[in-house]
Amino acid sequence: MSNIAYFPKPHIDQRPGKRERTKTANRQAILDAAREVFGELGYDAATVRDIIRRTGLASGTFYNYYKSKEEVFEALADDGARRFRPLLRAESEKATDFESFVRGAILAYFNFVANEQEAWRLDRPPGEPLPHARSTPEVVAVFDEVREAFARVLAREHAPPVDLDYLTTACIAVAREIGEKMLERRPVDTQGAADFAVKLILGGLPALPRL
Amino acid sequence: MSNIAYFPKPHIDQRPGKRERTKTANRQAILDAAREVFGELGYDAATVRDIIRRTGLASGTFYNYYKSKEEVFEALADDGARRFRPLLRAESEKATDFESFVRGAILAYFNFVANEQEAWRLDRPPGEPLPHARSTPEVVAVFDEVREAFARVLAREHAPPVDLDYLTTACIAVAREIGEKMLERRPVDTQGAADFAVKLILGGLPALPRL
DNA sequence: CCACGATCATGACGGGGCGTCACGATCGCC
DNA sequence: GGCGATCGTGACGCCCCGTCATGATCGTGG
Repeated sequence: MSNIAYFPKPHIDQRPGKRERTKTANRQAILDAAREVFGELGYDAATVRDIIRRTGLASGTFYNYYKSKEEVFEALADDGARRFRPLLRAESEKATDFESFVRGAILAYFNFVANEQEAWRLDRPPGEPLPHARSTPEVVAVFDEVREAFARVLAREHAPPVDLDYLTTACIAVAREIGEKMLERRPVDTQGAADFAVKLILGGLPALPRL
Repeated sequence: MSNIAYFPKPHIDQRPGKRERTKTANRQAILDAAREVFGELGYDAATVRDIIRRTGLASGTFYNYYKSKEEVFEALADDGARRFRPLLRAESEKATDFESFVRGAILAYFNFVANEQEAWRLDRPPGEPLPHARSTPEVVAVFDEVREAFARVLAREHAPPVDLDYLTTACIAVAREIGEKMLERRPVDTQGAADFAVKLILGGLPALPRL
């Protein structure tokens, strides 16, 4: 009755069938190709066929996975947000107060975008920046998670109630834009940028680091 | 020798020739049509021919004035920035200190965008937001003007030197994003939004208005 | 081991927007 | 009033888009 010595089926046992595997492989290949193409040509100049050509697949195949260039871009943004979310959650769990959460979250975000840039935006033409994705599901989820974390940590330290929506919006705006400016400076100083953003949020102009 | 009673030329004397007049009229007509079309169809769905059709001009005429849909959009953004700049300058001139300038400038900006929205975004589909223009000449000029004003007013009150580029970036980011969120609320409360943004910039979280 | 059905890659095709260009009308000017 | 320059015009070729009929491949039940 022992089945240790026997391989009942000649093929190695991989959970997903081949069908399913090539499916996810193709989806990922298209995503990777899109990253490259957007990076090299810029979003506007990029073409569905530029993307699919790089995968070796046929043009029609693209539409089996995504409806349009816009959708594949949103999938890309979703992917980034999905990978960042665990980092954000970790910060919100280890944070003891509002300050430590904001500092941890912003630093984590700055390191994240710096790594992303380094990882696949190596060769970027000076041209137009990629569009911002605000409404994609995962990005909205990040927004919500920040607001929830704010609510939790502010309640814990009995802070007076403020307009959470505005606060979240403002903090994300500051992080996003300072983060972008940070990437244009050499060397990229995530610590310094985070310090500036955190101090602005926590104490406004008087608290800002001096030069 | 008196030429009071005589009209030496039968046509009324207007400074620019007819050539020049239809030129600026066409340029303006295209701009107005683009505003409408972007508002109704959204930026992505809009077509050069959608825009030019609304003016009654021929398709080729569009390209005598703008190179592409992108360029006409940038001209639109430039137009907005150009009309806002005097308001900003007025605030920077009447401001006595950093606080009064920030408050005046942000309130002016919020009132400006609220009016713009009311003026020509009456019928907007729930769809995607218009893209943001960061690099158009006039928009850059606004950025520079804010930074200059910051530098002036901070020097006047002997404030310690800070990272002006980051500060300007952060303030504009806050104003832009809070402004956008403000427009989604009914009724649109420019005073409340400005109060929030100003207090965040001047004093951070502890200074925020309480609910 | 085999056939049948389902799934999916393929690339050719029609549709449509883009940008150009040669033509003609209009304007400024002498 | 005539000439040259300027600019409106719309047809044209080009390219990209999204679809679809076809065939290949995989899973499955006999």
